[in-house]
Parts: sequence; structure tokens; C-alpha cells
Amino acid sequence: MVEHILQLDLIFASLSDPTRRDILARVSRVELSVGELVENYDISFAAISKHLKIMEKAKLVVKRKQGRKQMVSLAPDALQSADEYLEQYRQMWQSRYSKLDDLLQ
Amino acid sequence: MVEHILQLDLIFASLSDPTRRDILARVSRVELSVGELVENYDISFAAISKHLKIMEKAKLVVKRKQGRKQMVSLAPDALQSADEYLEQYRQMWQSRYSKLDDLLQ
DNA sequence: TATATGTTCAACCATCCGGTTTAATAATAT
DNA sequence: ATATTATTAAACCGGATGGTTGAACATATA
Repeated sequence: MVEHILQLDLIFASLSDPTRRDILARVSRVELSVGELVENYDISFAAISKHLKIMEKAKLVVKRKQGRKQMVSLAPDALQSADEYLEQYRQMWQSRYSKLDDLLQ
Repeated sequence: MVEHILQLDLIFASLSDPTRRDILARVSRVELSVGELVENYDISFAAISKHLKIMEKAKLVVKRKQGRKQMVSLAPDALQSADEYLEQYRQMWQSRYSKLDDLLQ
């Protein structure tokens, strides 16, 4: 339970960085090695490796070893946790719009 | 555009802290003064005030002055931005489950 | 006007974060 | 065995973050 809350900390903290969101978008389309990811950014290999470690801890991505490469891919469960968290608020902005709808009627 | 991205940074960073998520949950139910919020936590008035400033900057909450009190309430638009960000990934875990469904058929 | 109440600001501290560089490790190729 | 390739680890740096305390500011109330 506390575990689950901690996980939300890690998930949202991961998502708060634009480089990590970009990594997420890329690996959601296709599995990529760490090196292939690095090519897209102007920061060091080590920096990307650290970003990936943060994302792994948040369970946003998984790595599997293939030869000497580490292949990175999306692990959708964490995003789903974030989505479920937002779920509880969804009706609030929906009701907002329905109020607006009422006005427009 | 860059503005919008920056906003996602602030929104997710805000949500990554459990105290702030708790504040959000409370003010989503009922408008509360800063002082009323403080009573729920073991940290200083100033600390809560700082959390609120972060949440205000992320546009997760709004404050309105009422006498000498500052009343805090939810501003759903930022949560909706977060939700829209997740939207692009939603089908990925949904398709995962539909694959599972297929297996179970 | 003085005082109490509600909140923020400022300065400070310890820790975390995103980046660097260099060294170490792991796996493949020569 | 050695060299090359792919990645992580370690040590470091500057700036942000979450907390503190104490002073300052704003608004009500006596």
C-alpha cells in the first residue's frame, strides 16, 4: 500500500522530465538499445543511462539484455497506474464541461 | 508550445510529492484555507505554503482571498493536461488486456 | 490605534537531481 | 589473449527541493 504510493512518486517524478518523456515516446514505438537512444540527445551516454535507471525504478520501461546491448521497451503498467490515479478526478473536469454545455443550451 | 511542455514538467513534478497529492485530494472535495490544510500535516505553515505555491504554478490549484484567509481549491485543467498526455498511451495497455482477453477466449 | 490572526518572505540547511568525466565491467570480434 | 563496443559505476559540481525558524505583511477585531 505504502509501496503503491511510493510507486506513484517515482512514476510522476519520472514523467516530470522532458528527456524522459521523449525516451518514453520513442521506446513506446519501437524497442531501442541504450546507444540508439543516446543518438537522439546532446547529453552523455551516462546521462541517458541514469535517466533509464530512474524510469526502470518507476517501472515505466524494462530492459532486456541482447548480446552486449541493452534493449529498452515500454512497460505500460506504470502509466496505467498514473492513469488510474487521474481517474478519480476525471469527472471533475468532465462535469465542468457539462456545466458549460448546460450554459450553451 | 514550449510553454505547454513546461507545464507538463510542473504538473508531473507537483504530482510526484505525496503531501501535494494529499492536498489536491482535500481541496478537490471542498475549498479550504491554507491554515485548515496545515492542520492535517506535521510540517510547518511555511512548508505547506511553499507546496501550494508549487501547485499554483502548475495550475493544479487556485487561491482566492477571503478576508485574511486564502481559500484554496482545485483547478482541474492541469489534471486534464496530464490526462491528455497519458491518453496517447492508453491504447497500449488496453491492447495488452485485449490480447489477454483473446487468450482467455 | 494596537493587537491578534493568517499567510508569505528570507535565509539557511541537508539532500536530491541532472549533468559531467573517467574508470570499470561485460560481451563480441580479431 | 587482446582490442573494440556497449553500458554502468563512481566521484564530482551547480542548482533545485523540502524542510526549518524568524521576521514581515495584510486584514480583522478590540
